[in-house]
Amino acid sequence: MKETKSEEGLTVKKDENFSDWFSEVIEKAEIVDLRLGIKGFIVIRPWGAQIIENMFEHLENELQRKGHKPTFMPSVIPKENLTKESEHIKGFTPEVFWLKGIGENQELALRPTSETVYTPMFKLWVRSWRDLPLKLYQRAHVFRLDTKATRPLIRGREFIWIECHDAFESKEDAEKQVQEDIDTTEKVMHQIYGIPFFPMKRPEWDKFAGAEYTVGSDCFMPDGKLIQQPSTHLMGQKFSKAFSAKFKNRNEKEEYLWTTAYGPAVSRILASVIATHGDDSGLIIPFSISPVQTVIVPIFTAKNKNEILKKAEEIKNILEKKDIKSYVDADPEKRPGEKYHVWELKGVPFRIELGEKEIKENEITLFTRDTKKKDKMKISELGEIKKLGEEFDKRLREKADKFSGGRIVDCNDRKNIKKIIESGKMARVNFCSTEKEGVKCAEIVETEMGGDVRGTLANKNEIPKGNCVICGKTASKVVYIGKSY
RNA sequence: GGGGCUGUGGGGUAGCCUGGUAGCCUUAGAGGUUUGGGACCUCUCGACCCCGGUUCAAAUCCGGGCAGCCCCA
Repeated sequence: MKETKSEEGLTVKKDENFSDWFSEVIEKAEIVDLRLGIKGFIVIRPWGAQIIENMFEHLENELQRKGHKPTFMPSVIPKENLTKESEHIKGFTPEVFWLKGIGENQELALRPTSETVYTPMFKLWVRSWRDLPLKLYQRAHVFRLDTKATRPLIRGREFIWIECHDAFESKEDAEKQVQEDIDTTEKVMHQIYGIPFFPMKRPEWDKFAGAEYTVGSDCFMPDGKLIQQPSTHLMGQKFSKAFSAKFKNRNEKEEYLWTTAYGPAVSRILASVIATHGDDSGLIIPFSISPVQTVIVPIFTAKNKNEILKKAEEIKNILEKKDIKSYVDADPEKRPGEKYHVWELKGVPFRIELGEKEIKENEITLFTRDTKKKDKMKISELGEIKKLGEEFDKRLREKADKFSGGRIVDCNDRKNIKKIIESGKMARVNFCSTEKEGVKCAEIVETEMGGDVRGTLANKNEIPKGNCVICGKTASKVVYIGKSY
């Protein structure tokens, strides 16, 4: 066995140093390039971009199935729009990139989020309850001058997301939308990308600037820290009032629109996909979103080269007909072993090895990325790979579920909270309040224990039995405390 | 927000303390030989983060900037 050279393969084990592993794998697997050198901004390379494209496709299909229509809005927002809703601008002011010196009278901001352009359009597009619900979305790059340390894909000053902006005729309908958004996260992020999450109704002090309430999706990273994935917000009538976006309701009365917003940050979800599924050999990309689902590595000598490459192309055509994305790595300069390592690093779910032995038996050798097992398969059975792909994704999802599910610990004693969250788990505790009265206790959690009050479960009504774990007053909520990114 | 560390060819590094010739591994390019788990040989290209200061002389010392990483809040 030859020594692995430093620039080949990964030098860090995921369990030993997740942070370094992540930095190394995203560059070596050619997801991103970090060398351009603009703080908080990254270059996403083709392999990463293709995965993101596939993630978008699943997400947009689901959104469209649920009645959302695509739009594209300007990347800049006039100052007067952005400042219209007072809480909104108060929350976002420190994070706004202002464009200077453009020689116009209008002051413009790079959009941090687009409520303040959708709502004025709602005002124009919606006249009556018959125009509702109006469910729109866009793919967008958004910009936030984050004051915390930036991390590639995890926390950037620019990120790629979908933002849904929906308008309804009643609060009930809007609240149903919030639940539907949580369902979309479940159907796409969990079921398809394999990332489990906890839908957390955020405490009053941690909601989206301008929202009535916010539900964020908390996901565990391998180091036990939480990362917020899609969040959905009940805006209520706050934005519609700020922009005078009214409609005639069923009782022929003028009423302000009820709006919601949902924001899955696909570039950040990719960080979870990489972190959750990857191993010491590199990435493991779910079959459903991998740009190459099956890579074919032909093994040939000068003598049988043409015959084997021809067969490899045939197999590729069979797979394409079965709707399996495949690629023949016919590079004559590289030996098979090197190709194996590179495609494993990139996380391709299946590899077909095809040489003289296989052709003689009319079969292929199939390597499976997550189990690292090699099996023989008859060429006539290649269509099975589709089904094996579904099983592949199921295995990834179940492994992630197991990791995530076992990390909730009930805790009645404030002395134990720090220990729990430092071991990479979430503490479930009784808490006095998630309204203003709870701020003091939340600050204690932050300063003394280094944790965050993430909120209450949004899909389950948990009733506290006992007193607040911090102040000892009667508890009104069951909240979850963890460390976050 | 506070503190620490770091920046040398595409990647990884030596040299920095004690100022004076930029060394090594790898990749890349050309040619040859090879191809069942990161082959080998020959030749070639390629670098001191930026700005300023000290000095006869700066990768090295000093100041500032930019960027990256880590820890704490």
